[in-house]
Amino acid sequence: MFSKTCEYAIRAMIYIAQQSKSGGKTGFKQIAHAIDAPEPFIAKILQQLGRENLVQSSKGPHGGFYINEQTMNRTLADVVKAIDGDKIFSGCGLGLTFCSEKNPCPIHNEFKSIRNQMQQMLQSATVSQFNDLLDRRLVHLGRN
Amino acid sequence: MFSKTCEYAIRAMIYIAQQSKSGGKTGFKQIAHAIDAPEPFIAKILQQLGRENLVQSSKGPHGGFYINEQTMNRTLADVVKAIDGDKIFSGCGLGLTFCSEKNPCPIHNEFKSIRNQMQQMLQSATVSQFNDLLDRRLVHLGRN
DNA sequence: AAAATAAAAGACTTTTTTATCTTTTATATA
DNA sequence: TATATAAAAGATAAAAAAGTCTTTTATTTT
Repeated sequence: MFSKTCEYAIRAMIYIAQQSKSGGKTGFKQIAHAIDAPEPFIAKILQQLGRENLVQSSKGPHGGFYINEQTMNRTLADVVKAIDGDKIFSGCGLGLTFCSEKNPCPIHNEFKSIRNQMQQMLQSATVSQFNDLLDRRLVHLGRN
Repeated sequence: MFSKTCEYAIRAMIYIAQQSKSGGKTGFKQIAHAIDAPEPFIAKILQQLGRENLVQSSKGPHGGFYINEQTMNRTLADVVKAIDGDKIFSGCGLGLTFCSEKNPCPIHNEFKSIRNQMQQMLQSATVSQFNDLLDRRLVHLGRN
């Protein structure tokens, strides 16, 4: 569905959001550990997310990654678009470049509603909406 | 969504089904051309599909690939399972191996209905149901 | 200002996926 | 039975994705 990179990115965003709620910052090692992902790979992904302004960061002692007020309201769709692009929202299920409303592939119509629902779901899910569930350990991001 | 291999496989199946309707057989070169895919790669994929009994084939002169009566009713879900496995139907959207009903990832519930719909869609689409639309050139598999 | 801390950037390696090429096996037909 | 045809199998190559390592830059604290 999503690339591995994108899966890590979503998990990292959700974790950072939770940690940032009360103004905290988190290092990439801690993030990697929390979501059970390879440290240097997460470091790279956080750089990408930073360039897209999906995470904030500060260098030096007591530095780290965090998510500010506005960014809390960014959606999973934003994260997916930043990492995997929008092919999952608009691309053809059979990988045909020409496929469109006017020149459809066989499964074009069958796929349309699923793609739309996926988009709606991702667009309505903010990165911070899981904070509570995480706090209460009702959902999980790592191995636990 | 699907691997490239799987996309080619679905397109190939749909094409072969149409060609087989009236008892015809098709060589892998013709198939590759029709669905606009690399010849030797399609040859490999057809071998896989053959092993899973999703296509029939005969060697020698006037040989080729075809799809028999029963196989006409096989679904796109069968093809996807044969090539990509069932992670798209049952896997976690965030790639978490532990994720389940009891130990859910944050987006577990959000994803469930989409996955189910995808499965239903693929399970109810037979490889032969597009024959007519293809004949009437209302849908397309290649560049056209 | 110096030392320590932490992210950013860039180069590099490994693994997986995608694609290709060559040889073998099976079948039909002349 | 010999020849031609076409798929099966196996080995190899190229490209993309995933993952790692090293150096640089920025910031804080002493």
